[in-house]
Amino acid sequence: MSADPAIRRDIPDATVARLPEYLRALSDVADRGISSVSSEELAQAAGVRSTQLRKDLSHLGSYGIRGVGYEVEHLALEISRALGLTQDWPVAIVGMGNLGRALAAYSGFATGGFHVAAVFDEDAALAGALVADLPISPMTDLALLVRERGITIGVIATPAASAQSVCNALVEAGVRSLLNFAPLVLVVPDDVDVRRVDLSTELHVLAFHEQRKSLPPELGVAR
Amino acid sequence: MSADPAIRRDIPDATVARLPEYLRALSDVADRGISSVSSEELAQAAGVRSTQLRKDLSHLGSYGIRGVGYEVEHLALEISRALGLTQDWPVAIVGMGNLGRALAAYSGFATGGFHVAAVFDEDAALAGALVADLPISPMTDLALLVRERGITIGVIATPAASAQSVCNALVEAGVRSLLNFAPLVLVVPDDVDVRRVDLSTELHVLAFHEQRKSLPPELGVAR
DNA sequence: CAGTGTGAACCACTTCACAGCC
DNA sequence: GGCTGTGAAGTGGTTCACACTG
Repeated sequence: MSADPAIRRDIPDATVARLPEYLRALSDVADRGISSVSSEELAQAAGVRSTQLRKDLSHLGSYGIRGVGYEVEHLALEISRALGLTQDWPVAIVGMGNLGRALAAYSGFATGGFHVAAVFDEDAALAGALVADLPISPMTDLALLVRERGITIGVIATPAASAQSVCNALVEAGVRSLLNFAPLVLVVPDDVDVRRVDLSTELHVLAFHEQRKSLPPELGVAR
Repeated sequence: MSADPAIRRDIPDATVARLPEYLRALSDVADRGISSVSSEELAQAAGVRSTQLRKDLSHLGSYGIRGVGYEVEHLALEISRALGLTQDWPVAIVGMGNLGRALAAYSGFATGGFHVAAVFDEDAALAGALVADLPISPMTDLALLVRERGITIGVIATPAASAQSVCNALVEAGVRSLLNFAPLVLVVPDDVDVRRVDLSTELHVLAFHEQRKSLPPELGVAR
């Protein structure tokens, strides 16, 4: 029997991408003092359809009560467990420009599952300066601090020009999950996961849709 | 005949999401003084497979030369045109905390297609302070400035608590494309596009994969 | 020939419809 | 009775295989 809820197998990527949103929606609901929600209500708060939500949750297990809904606390715990948020992940941020500082100060790190364990900058002159109560470390200390503090997730907030070498240093030090804010595609070994966040990509996509809206209403394209 | 290249019909969302990356890869290639690339080379630079790239480009038109490849300048122009980057979009940023300031200073705005036309903050005490050479405006001026400066794209960089009301103000003023950095799902009319960027979602997804890696090699899940 | 452009096959994800259960 | 959980159908996107052409 694989009744052990800790044994999770092949959750679709699309589902994983939505679980954080469900978690956030649940925390909203909990803040309003509600202890049980239907898939319909929760889906609304998360911006998806209720069938989508139920199908997604079915990949984790059967945590709802038929005819009633989901127990808020319990579901939140199960999603946290599935995402691996029952432990606290130490994160390193490299690049202390405007963005890096904003990220270091970001409260999202504090709430649930993550903390900034070290911050770095290639400019050795910045070493020692405090950012969000942490001293900026020089890149030469990277391998040491990654090991000492058990860092497994790295955030790259450097200019594009140095992003690949920073990435190499992180991977070399043993980091296998990266969040890349630099506008380029990083080359990494197969066992390293990279997620990219690119403001300019997002703006481009918006521009595309905006352009569509301002075009004369061409036949066929009904929107 | 719809030979007019300006007439673009139903480009898949997934393709639109990749076009910005192709544009960036092309600009890299151009910087290296290369004037013609094959789909294979360009795909590598963009982190996709060459068949994917060719299929994507086929939605825009037939801009390659069989047996040769793509003319860099020309392809870049056609992608820019498809994305609507041949005009300059004025953007408003609301919320001048750490993130908002970082975004205002972000050079990605300057390069190609966008410029920061106004910045706002709900804290009236900040009004007049300069951020990236622009004075912070109070929210009461929003409707006026949006109209005067032709702003069609809004960036929300406020805390979650005020994001929905800021969103309402932007929509009310006529903005129909939004980039939301606040951790919540905004409620908007059907004709408004919202894209969300959420750091904590990205971290959660990384944590999920990281957890997978550190689990004992369960049968079946080969990664 | 070398490399593009594309119908066809395949695959992943979403939505539907409803059986199952509290 | 009402809402969850899920096989089945539908949809959109990716990959393949190859015809086509400069």
